[in-house]
Amino acid sequence: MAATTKDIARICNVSRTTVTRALYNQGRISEKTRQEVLRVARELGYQPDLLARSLVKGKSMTVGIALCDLKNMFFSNVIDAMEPVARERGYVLNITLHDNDKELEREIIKHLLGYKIDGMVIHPSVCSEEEYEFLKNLDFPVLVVGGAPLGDLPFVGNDEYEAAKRATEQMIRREYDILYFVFPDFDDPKKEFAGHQERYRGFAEVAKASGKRYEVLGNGNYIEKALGVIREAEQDGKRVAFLCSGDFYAARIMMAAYQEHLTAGIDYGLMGFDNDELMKILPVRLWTVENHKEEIGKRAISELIDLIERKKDRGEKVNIPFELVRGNSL
Amino acid sequence: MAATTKDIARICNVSRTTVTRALYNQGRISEKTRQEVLRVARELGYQPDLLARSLVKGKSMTVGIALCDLKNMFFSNVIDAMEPVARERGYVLNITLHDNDKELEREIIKHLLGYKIDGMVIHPSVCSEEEYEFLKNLDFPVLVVGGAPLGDLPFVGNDEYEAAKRATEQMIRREYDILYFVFPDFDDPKKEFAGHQERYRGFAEVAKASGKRYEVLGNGNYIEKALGVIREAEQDGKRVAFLCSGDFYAARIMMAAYQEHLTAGIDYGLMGFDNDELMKILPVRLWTVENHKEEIGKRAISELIDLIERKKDRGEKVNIPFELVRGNSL
DNA sequence: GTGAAAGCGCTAACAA
DNA sequence: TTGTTAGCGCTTTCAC
Repeated sequence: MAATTKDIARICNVSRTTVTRALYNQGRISEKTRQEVLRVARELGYQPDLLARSLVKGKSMTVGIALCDLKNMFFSNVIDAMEPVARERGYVLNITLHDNDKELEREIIKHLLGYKIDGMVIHPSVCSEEEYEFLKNLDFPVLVVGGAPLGDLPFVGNDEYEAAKRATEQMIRREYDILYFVFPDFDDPKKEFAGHQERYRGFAEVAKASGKRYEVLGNGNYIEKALGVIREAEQDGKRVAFLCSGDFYAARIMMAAYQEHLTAGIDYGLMGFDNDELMKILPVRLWTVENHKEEIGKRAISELIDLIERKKDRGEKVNIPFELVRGNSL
Repeated sequence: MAATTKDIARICNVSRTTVTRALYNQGRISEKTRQEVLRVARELGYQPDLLARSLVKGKSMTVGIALCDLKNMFFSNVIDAMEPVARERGYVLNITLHDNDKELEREIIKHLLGYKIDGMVIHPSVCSEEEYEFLKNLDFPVLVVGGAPLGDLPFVGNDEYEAAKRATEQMIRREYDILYFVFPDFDDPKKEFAGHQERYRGFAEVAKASGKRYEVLGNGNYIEKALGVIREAEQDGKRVAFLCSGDFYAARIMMAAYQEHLTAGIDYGLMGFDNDELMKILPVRLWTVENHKEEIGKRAISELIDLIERKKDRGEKVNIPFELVRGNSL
């Protein structure tokens, strides 16, 4: 059984108040009793009951996290970065996954509410007015992470729209004739989406303005299709480039093409997103976009805690700067 | 402000006890008052304060998770699988990371203790008698996940030793002359280790018994070294194979060799571990070991909750079956 | 069927 | 410098 202040008080022959005072060295207390209390506390391995404290303080030192899933490296990296910062500031992370299911998300948040979380980091399942209203009306700070901002809720992530624009401009600079945007799950509502949509917007805008032909490779069979596109372009004497909304897709295209002796950066252009470490294995260095996931995680959690602790009274939208990473694939 | 049973009681003109009875439909209560209470509760959007409940019940419906980090796909996949099961059973996950730092791990666990977690899933930073004693003496169930079992603590993971043996046997069946075990972080104490060590044990045992030459590629520069080894073996008319403690290492070797026109499965043998989905991009299908991370996650959390709820009174060691995945790289 | 009272472990206001 | 009291929101026991 864990020791309580009551136990310490009894042993030291003082009141529980005195114990508290000794433990947190506040108020007037004689050095002697303080030392004694501290000694006994240590001896019993006293650990304050944070739940009891939360109850009386009305603050749980807990942050809820609600994301779609952790299969995605992006979010696991973000959480990995958030945890040390949260701990440093005395908070613990309650992690829940909604799998992009709107109903489930509501349920989860209700559950977190029960735990009296002080704030929440969320990657919303949907981007709707209704969702915004719902989150807005929760009675603690809510911060949106990754994907796209939602209304005027505080946000930390990349400006995916801008990133895609820059990426597309880069492709155009290399004078490709046809531009493709690759996102195989374009039609899958279960997939994390907001960010990809933003990317598509940026891509489409720049591509359109350039007057070049541009299209989407948006369903499952993108690899075969990409190969077909490359060959066709070759026959027509055109140059084609792919902007993939995720390095993995780019990698698959690169490798499939490679085996047909079509080399990225020579026979076609290729660019990814996310700067996945695993892409080190590729035969041609991939042009990609570094999003600084660790920065996003750290910043997101500290912004949220600032809001919780009212070091800031209004949340803002923070775009963590992205970077185009040079490769040889364009 | 969140509504409490007190509020509901006042509005309904009943006692708080009656409110509880209505909400959880227990004890004798008239249908009429029950409906009325339920109605008001719904109206106020009543959510029970789980912290208060925990305090009185002595049970927080919270499970602590203590892992090294989430950069590793293994653990993020494990957590991803744990979360839905935990939620289903009414538990929430408090996630903390110890970065394989023993001191930090202690600190973190103390912190979790304060939150009165009902149990803990841990991947210990070290495998020592001392660590075992420490975990054993915590006054709630502790389950070890992944890596290697620790003493008689309940465990869910793979039998990495056995897996490595099977993998090595497979290599031997293909009649390689020299066997390498590749784990670049062999000497880095900061790296997750227990599992890799088990793998090495299994590898060494089988390799030794075979009478073949076997070695470790254990520091940073493994790619260059591997290439050297392949070329050298070629000159000596020997066949060499690598068992990599992680698909990523295997992938890097495969790709580096590929560019020198050395093909896995032809010029040398290669086998990985973990069946990383990303390895789909490789030009030669990698022989690897599927560890069923989702199974591990699901099983780990439900074992732990069983222990918490005393559906089982003694934890056991559960080895989730692994599987050799055929490829063309041997 | 319903309610009163006690108590989980802690903190905070007020006394002494 | 120390102690008493009340109360956070909930559940539980016992009495009516």
